[in-house]
Amino acid sequence: MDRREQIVSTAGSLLEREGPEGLTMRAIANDLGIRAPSLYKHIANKHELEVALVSEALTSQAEAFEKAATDGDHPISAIASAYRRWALAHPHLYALMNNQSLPRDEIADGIEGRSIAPVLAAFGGDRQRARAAWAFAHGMVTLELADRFPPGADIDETWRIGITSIERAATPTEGTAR
Amino acid sequence: MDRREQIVSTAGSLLEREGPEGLTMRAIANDLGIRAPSLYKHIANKHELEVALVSEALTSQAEAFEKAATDGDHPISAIASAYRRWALAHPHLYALMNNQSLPRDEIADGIEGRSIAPVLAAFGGDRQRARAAWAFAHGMVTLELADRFPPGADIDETWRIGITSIERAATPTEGTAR
DNA sequence: TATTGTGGGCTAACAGCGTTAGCCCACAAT
DNA sequence: ATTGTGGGCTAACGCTGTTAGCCCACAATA
Repeated sequence: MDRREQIVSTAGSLLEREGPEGLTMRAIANDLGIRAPSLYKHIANKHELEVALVSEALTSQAEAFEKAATDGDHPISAIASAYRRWALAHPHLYALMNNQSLPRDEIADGIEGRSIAPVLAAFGGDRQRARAAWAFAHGMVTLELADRFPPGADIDETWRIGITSIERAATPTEGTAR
Repeated sequence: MDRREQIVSTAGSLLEREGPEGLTMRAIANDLGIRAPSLYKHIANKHELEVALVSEALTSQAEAFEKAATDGDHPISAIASAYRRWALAHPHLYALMNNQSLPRDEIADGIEGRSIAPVLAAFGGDRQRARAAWAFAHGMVTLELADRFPPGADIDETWRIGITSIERAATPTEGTAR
């Protein structure tokens, strides 16, 4: 593991441990036993560091989805609960990768697609329903992380309702209007 | 309009005009023709200012939903499109109110409930489906604002699929299992 | 073996951030 | 006439990301 990887890894731990305000160049350097300016011998700036963290996160998410897609008899709900579990396990990383626009031209090709592929496959390639399910899952997770649901809300049940209804939705080509 | 209201209003304009990085105490003061420390004669700190902006935003959103709920023959889709329109019209304000946890004990009582009420009413008081629809809408909007959908994605169609399927979902008490 | 790169540390410093301390002036009330 | 106070001001603090410039250890080359 070269110095750059060490920096990204330290930054990741720091982010999850202290939250976004704790992720400062001086804190990262301190955890590595060096001074902040030395970091710039290995990375261009903080933005590049965040992009690296987002790339790692997307890959980790993709791996979780791929595993979930194969290990159950109901891939859609398995992926949905993997989505929720991943986000709750890495809340600050989740926020970092979703609260601002994805820097597509700065992350490696294929990373974004890989994280989406299992969802798309679970919906039999139906992009529209896959996207709707993705939006629902993303909304559920951010509302839960932001503590926007009232105390006592049955979040599991809301997940079930949302996912099953999108799963059963008519696809454009075989609509009820036919 | 007293000075405090002027400050909040100036901050709101500045946020929408320049984005979150542009919302600095010095910039707000500058727009008002005074110096940053003078702001503290009227507000305690920046956090309080952000809370005031979030309160205003929730109220404005509630008004938009209330209007939408009454003016169409299909309240659910009317509210859904009002939700999307509001968010796209105030993207930075939308992020400010949703990207971190809502400071419930700092905003006036009833504000949060008012913004939720029209959605709940449109679903006939079914909290679970209302919540699922809310999560879907929130997810759709944040993904759109964060530019996470691939270019050319038919976002209107995804909205239609998501909203109609949640609308038609079985409620727990009248489920298909009966 | 002597020299020269160079990778990777360091300190000092800058501009911008939110915020505090302390001063001062205009104006209203006693 | 005096006193309080609302609402400005400057100076400054500690924090942030970042740059400039220095220096040392070590590898490669003449």
